[in-house]
Amino acid sequence: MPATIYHVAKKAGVGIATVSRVLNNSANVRSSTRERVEAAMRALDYHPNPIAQRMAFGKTLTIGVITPFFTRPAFVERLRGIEASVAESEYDLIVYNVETSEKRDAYFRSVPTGQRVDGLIIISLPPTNADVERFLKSKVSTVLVDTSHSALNRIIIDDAAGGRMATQHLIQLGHRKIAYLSDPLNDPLVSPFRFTSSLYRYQGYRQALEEAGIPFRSEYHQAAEHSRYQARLLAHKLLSLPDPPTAIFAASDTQAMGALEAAHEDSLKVPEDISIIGFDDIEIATYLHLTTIRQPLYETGLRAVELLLFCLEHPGSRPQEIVLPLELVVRETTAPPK
Amino acid sequence: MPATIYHVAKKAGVGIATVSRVLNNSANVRSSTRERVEAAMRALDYHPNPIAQRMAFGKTLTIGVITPFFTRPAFVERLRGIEASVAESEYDLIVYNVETSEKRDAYFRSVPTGQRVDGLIIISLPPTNADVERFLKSKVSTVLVDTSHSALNRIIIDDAAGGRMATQHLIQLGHRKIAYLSDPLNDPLVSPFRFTSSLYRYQGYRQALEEAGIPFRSEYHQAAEHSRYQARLLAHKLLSLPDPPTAIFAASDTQAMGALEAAHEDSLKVPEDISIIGFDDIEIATYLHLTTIRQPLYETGLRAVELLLFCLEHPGSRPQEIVLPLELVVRETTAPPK
DNA sequence: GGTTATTATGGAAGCGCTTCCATTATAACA
DNA sequence: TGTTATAATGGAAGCGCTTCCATAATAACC
Repeated sequence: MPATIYHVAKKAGVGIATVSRVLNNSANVRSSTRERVEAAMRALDYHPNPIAQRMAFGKTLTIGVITPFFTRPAFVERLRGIEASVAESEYDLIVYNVETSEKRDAYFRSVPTGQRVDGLIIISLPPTNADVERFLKSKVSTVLVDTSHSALNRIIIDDAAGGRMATQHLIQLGHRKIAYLSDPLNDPLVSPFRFTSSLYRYQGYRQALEEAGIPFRSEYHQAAEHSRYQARLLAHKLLSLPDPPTAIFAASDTQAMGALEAAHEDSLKVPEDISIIGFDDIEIATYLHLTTIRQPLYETGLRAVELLLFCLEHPGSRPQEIVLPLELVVRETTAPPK
Repeated sequence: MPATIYHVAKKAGVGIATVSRVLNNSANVRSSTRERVEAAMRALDYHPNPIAQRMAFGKTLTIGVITPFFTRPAFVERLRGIEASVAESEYDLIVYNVETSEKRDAYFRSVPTGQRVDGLIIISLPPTNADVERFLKSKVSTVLVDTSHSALNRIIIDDAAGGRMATQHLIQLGHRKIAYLSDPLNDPLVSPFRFTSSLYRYQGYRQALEEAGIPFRSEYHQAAEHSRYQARLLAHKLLSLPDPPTAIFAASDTQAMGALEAAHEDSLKVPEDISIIGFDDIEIATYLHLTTIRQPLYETGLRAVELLLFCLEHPGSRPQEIVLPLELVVRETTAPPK
């Protein structure tokens, strides 16, 4: 049986209230008694029972994260940041992994009302208005990451600007035949998760083309389920077009990897024969010398926790939007067309 | 304010004990009153407070996982299995990510005594005897995954057998010049995490060579920090040996990927010029057509939770060892030597 | 040194549940 | 129908803490 506050109080010859005071180092404890209590704690190897503390505080001291596919590099990287930041705090972290939209809906319903978390971070999963209403009605603070809603806190990037940035880079290199390779653009049938980033990146792509006076060619936009394998197939399709593009903007580094492979298989040299740019700057991008748009994934996690902890301490504060910067990282997969 | 058991009791016109009975569906509740209580719960949108339940039960209803680098595919895949299995249960899951040996030691000390988990899963991090003693003294049940100690439950694979299996496959194809590419073999200075699998796989490799009467050549064993990049460098080194190997057994699929790249860079065809076999069968191995030794990573996670839940229900049961099967998966990166 | 302001301390209630124990309602039996 | 066995129910204690409130000890002041 672990020692309780009563054992400590008895050993130190004080009341339990005093022990509690040194635990929460509140004022008005004579330093001599504080030391006596601390000695007793050490002697008994006392650790306060977190459950009892939560019970008395009326808080769970726990933060939940709802994230899709924690196998994908970008999600895992954000999670790393979140975990690191939560570990520094007094909070525990519970991870809810979502692999189906049913699971998402179940968590969206049960987690806020379940009284098991004080705060919630949601990654990349846009809540509906009904969801948001429920979040607000429950007392849990919420921070969205990589998705947005005006009534909730959110850490985002400007995906449209990123798409524009990537496309402009290719245009500046002299490309005019630029393809966009992505996952399906927000078709709720094919994409039950309603991910939005590929759509906004697409809009940035379109905008950059328009600004440069380059007409959009629909055959240059190919989309399929998000995976390296599907991306490879799409890239093959693009490269075997009668008038193939000279550059491919992939909506994620994972998809850019598929494109790189397709190019190799078609005996095209990158970047001499075909330029390829990705998005995210996941770990492996450095290694592949992939030109990409860097978003600060790890830092996003840190910032999300920081904002959430702030909200926990200042309930009722207005929802904030934090937009993190993007950066073009030029490596070795983009060059002027021949 | 969320409704409490008192509100439900009052609304249903019963005592709180009765409400508690229907919550924990214990016997001896007349079905008519049960229905009345359930109706009241629904009307009040009542959800029992998990903290209070834990307090009363004297259990945390929480499982912890201590895992290194949850970015690496093999760890993430095991975690997925763990998360899926815990989500089915009444338990919450807390993830402790370890990126330094100090962090590991801190968690090994604090988690079992912190009264915040009932059970603990530890992935790939061998505890010292002192650690184990502390685990046993605390009341938390422990399950090791991918690491072993005779006093603790463990889900493992036979790494030596796996190493032998991989090497025998190459021998059977006719190879005699077989290299082993790994991370450092358990040198505590270079490898503060004391990972053991590469060492045992090495022993299996040595044994297979010996059984086939092939002398071991020390220049055929190259080791460096676990990464695709380092593995690529090591492979280059092997391939530029005066008498280079005709086959490389990489201690993990990640390292095998590095070897594949080195081969391509040296204009060697795989498997015609050089055979490469990996270990783990992570997701991407299928995609790369990599021959490998498959270990059931996801299932390992499921089994770990299953065993842990069993221990939680049967405290004092003797530590079990579960050895999961390995399987040679022949794809397209191994072939007879020229 | 006596009085009042201030600081230190202990007792007890309360957080929302489970469960033991005593009590009351129902069923079984003669 | 009267009696005992059994099922159903409510009250209250207790889980380990925090914190309010009252009291005791010390400091400050004239």
